[in-house]
Amino acid sequence: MGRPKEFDVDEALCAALQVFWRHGYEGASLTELTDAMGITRPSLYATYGNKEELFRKVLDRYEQSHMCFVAQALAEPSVRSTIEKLLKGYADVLTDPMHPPGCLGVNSAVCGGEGSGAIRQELIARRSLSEDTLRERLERAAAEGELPPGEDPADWARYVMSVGLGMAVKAASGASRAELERVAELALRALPTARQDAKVA
Amino acid sequence: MGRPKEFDVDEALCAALQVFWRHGYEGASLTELTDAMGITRPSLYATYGNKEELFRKVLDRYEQSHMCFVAQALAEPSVRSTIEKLLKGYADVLTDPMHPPGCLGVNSAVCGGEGSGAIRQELIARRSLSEDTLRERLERAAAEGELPPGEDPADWARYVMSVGLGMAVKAASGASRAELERVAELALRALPTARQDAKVA
DNA sequence: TTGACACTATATCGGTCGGTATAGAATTCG
DNA sequence: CGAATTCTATACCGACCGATATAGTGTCAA
Repeated sequence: MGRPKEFDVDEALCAALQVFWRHGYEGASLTELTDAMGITRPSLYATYGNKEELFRKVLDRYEQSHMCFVAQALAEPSVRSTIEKLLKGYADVLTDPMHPPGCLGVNSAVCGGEGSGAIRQELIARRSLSEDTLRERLERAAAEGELPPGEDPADWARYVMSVGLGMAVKAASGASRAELERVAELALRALPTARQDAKVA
Repeated sequence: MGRPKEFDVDEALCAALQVFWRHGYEGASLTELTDAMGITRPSLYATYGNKEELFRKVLDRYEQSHMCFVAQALAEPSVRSTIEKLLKGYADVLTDPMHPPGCLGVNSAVCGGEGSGAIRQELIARRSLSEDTLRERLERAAAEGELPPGEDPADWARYVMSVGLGMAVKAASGASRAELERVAELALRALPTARQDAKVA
């Protein structure tokens, strides 16, 4: 009962995603958000709670829609193809002209230093979770003998994440897709090759 | 003639550096800055111009004092030792307990999205300059035959910068020095080895 | 029709932002 | 001394921040 909403909740969320992506969490003002979403300020608060909760909902949507390639990459048969799909897919998203350059999470992360509050911790936790997922995939590979003994899956997961984060910063600075793909290719060269594998074994 | 300053200009600049490092450019408020510097707001404007100019002076000091290892690394004899000193030295600074974690430039960079203004462009330009310097060092190595033919110095410089930027983000997220050193070690594995070099040649 | 209800619109809240005008205090010159 | 100069201190500027109170508007059930 009562008066129905005059806007599409999901569509407005998508508009908010674009604004947060472009300006980061703190850089996106409520005025910008409501303008882009086509709703008024009280509507935003009634529907999404507040700026923080809106951003969390945006983050969820971002991971589900734009980061869906991650799950596909983790399902790849080999470590190499997994990491390759991961970094190449990331390069694609970071430079997709349909969206602002860079990564929503990274664009919103660094700002505010260390005492800034809950959103910063939330982003750190989400990145940590992503790294854990990759590490578990690599641990499985190690258990199956694909990773040479002595190679630490945690180290490799951290390395891949670092390269990805660096690519995100470079994308936000204007790097092209081709440039980021070259970064991904060079990053892949660090992986132990079959020859090196045999040499160690 | 006139009344002398009651504070040390360089010392106050150093205090401002700490604040900007911890909170980023936009995250550092004038109140925080003046409190840390031990001066009043009009003194800050009379001495350093405004917040932007103060930050530029801080950036200069940061590069000269905390990034001095870069010049040493570029003077290393080999490509490998250059990149190793570069990444290891960066890991050191990023996790030095004497300073806030992460990189002043990166902590101040991503925030504000893409339209944020002059400071953002300044930081992008400085990073681009750093990458150019590294690329020139690698071009020299390539000309001397240290880099195998077919290897693009620009690609390698971009790759090293990306790894460094990623390390900076991870450091700001709480990564330890040991973790970043492991990232640097794995990143170094991407470098062409003597064996691969010989194989190509 | 008539409430009850949920949405929208306007105007505004206290707080903080970067930046300054103004007045008082301290030093060097003539 | 007194005038000129340069610093410091207080108080304040308009603008914007995130968040809301209040009033008006549309839609349902009874």
